[in-house]
Order: sequence, then C-alpha cells, then structure tokens
Amino acid sequence: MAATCELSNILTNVMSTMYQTEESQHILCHGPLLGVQLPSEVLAHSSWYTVLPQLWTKNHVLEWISYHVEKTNYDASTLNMSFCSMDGSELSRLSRESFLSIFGPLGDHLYRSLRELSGFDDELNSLFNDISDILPIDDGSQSLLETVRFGTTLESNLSHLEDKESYDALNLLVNSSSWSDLGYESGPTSPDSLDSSSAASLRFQIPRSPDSGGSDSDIDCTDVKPTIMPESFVKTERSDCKPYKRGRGRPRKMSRGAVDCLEVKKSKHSPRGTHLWEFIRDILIYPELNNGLMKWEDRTEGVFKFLKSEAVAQLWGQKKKNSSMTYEKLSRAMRYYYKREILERVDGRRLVYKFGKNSSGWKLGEVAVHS
DNA sequence: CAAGGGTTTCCTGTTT
DNA sequence: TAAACAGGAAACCCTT
Repeated sequence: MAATCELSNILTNVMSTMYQTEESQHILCHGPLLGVQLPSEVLAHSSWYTVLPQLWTKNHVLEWISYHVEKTNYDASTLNMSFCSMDGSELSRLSRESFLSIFGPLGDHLYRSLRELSGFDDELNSLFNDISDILPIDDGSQSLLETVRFGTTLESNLSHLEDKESYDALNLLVNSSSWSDLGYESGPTSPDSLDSSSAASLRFQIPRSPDSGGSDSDIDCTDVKPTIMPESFVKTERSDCKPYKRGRGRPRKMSRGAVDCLEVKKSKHSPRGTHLWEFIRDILIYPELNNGLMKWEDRTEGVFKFLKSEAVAQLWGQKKKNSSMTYEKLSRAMRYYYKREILERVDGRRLVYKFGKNSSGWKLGEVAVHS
C-alpha cells in the first residue's frame, strides 16, 4: 500500500535521525530551540515540550492534556474540568491522588508523565536553561515552533498498518527512549498505563465512526477565551510569526489582531468522518461518561439537550484544534443540519435538539453506520 | 485546478 | 437584560 510505504519511509527517516547518538536524541528533544530542523512528524507538541512544566501556562497544560488524551484515545468526556484553570505551576503541585481525582483513569499516566517532564533529565534541564538564556521562551517564539502535531499523526496510522515492518517500526519509534524522556512512555495503541475503566472507554469508541469517537479533552473553561488568554492559544496570522495564512472561516475583526499574532496556527482540518453531529452523538451515547455535558431528553425520539453548552463547544474546539470555538458558533453549525435533516427543530426549548432521519448511530439497538 | 462539503466566523434581528 | 435562536453572508480547508 502506498500510504503504508510512505509512512514506513517517514519512520525510517525519523528513526535514522533519532538513533544516531545520545546527544542527537537530546537535540531532537529540544531541536526547535537549537534551530535544528526536525522531521515534521516529531515537532508537533512543541509548545509545551520545550518548556518545563513548572513554567507552563494554562494553554500549555491544555495542550499537554490534549496530547495525552489524543495519544491514548482516552474518552475526554469523563474528565473533571477543573484542570482548565490550572497553569503548570499549580499542576506540578498536585498530588497523585489529585491527578486521579481530576483525570480519573488517565490521572496516573499524566502524573507520571508530568514527573518525568519536570525532572526528566538533569542534562536536559541544564541544556534547557542554557538555551533559555539565549532564546527567551515566550509564547511568541513558541508559535514559531508550532507547526504540526506529532505522535497522533503516527499513532493514528498505526491501526491502519497492515505491514508488520511498519507497525514494528512505529512501535519502536513511539516507545523510543527519546519519547520516554518527554513522558511519552506507553505504546501507541496499548493503554497499559490506564486502568480497566479507561480501557473500557477505549472500547466504547471502537464501534462508531473511526474519527468521531475520540474526544480530546473535556473543558468547561469559561476562562479559556482569547480575550483573557492571549497566550499560545492564538493564531499566527502575521508575518513576524510565519508566512501569512488566514484562519478558517470569515476573518475575525481587527480587535483580535494583537491576540491573533500570538496564536498558534494549527491545522483545523478534521479527519474525514469527524462531523459535529457525530461528535455530539458520541458524547450522548455513553451518558455515564460524558460528565454531565449533555443528556437525552427522549432517547427513543433522539431528543437531547446541552447541559454545559460552552463546555461542549470547547471540547469540539479542542477536537478541531480551535481554541476559540463557542456554543454560538457550534450552534450555527447545528442549525445547518436542519436543512440536511440530520437534525430536526425542537421549537421553544432552549438547548434542545433532535436527531433527524439522516443521522445514525444513536438509536438503541442500532449498529452505527461507519462513515 | 475547480467544485462542493462541512464547517467557522461574523452579523443583525428575534425570542425566551 | 442576557442567553439562546435564526439564518444570511463570506471565508476557509479539505476531498474529490
């Protein structure tokens, strides 16, 4: 298969770079700061990985959590939302028990990852400090480093690999010591650091549309808004950050300009099959896991209600790598579904929608239609 | 490269 | 008065 071969080539290139010397691994870890050209597949989560956890902003925390949620295919709807107001300093002070309380089954994994990141290597810390002296690590400079996501690109392909050699190469890559240095310790598809309940939620996601099941993170962050968070969750739309590229959708008003300049530009492309209505459906299908975001009003009729509308919007935004998603915008997209009969109008009831005849996968006893 | 799908963003007006 | 709803318009990014 062409795609498999291509992936295999990428992996070969990445690995040949990674396994040269111990020193080169360190350079890879902090490559962007040293001006080393990294494979795009490796660069992606650079915003937080270039900064010690104690120095993380709230956005770094969100990105880090988002990474791990995505990496483990964890059902983010089960997460406690209190992490969204924490910065790295606060996060670093949490006990393991607090992690378990906030993040549930993912807590232990995150706790260990954070510890490793915090003191992952004296040599690396020393290197980091040296680099920091030369290149102040602020969100503006980090935006330079934010180009593509890593890990998920590789990992998401793992399940599609039929070529054992590529599969093994990928396993080796994702489990390599360089990843471990950064806290990426578990294999790409085995949630071995998660307990059985999280494994259960992984299984829950399997039968539905391949791309729609995995929520990234559960955020009820009314404080996660560009106006008060001009940090790394902002787009790069100015030439001093990277070549000009407009954001998706209608251009924002100029008032956001200063914020936009700092914003990390990420692809908002959603993988094929990840549609909003499927995302909503998947939140609803397992109400015991959705942390009160939404509920069924009438399951047999497909009537449902948003309980935490902004949180759902933030979650959707996370999935689409769009930190400025709001319920207002999400609801506009929902209204477009009326015409396509994916949703039906429910008059007079706020935050209530109903699945239409062109939706699927939500009815009891129904086998989800894979897209 | 063009067209179309599925949003995303903004906006104005209306309803609850 | 705020929040939600409605829907037009324009723009974006992706797939075909």
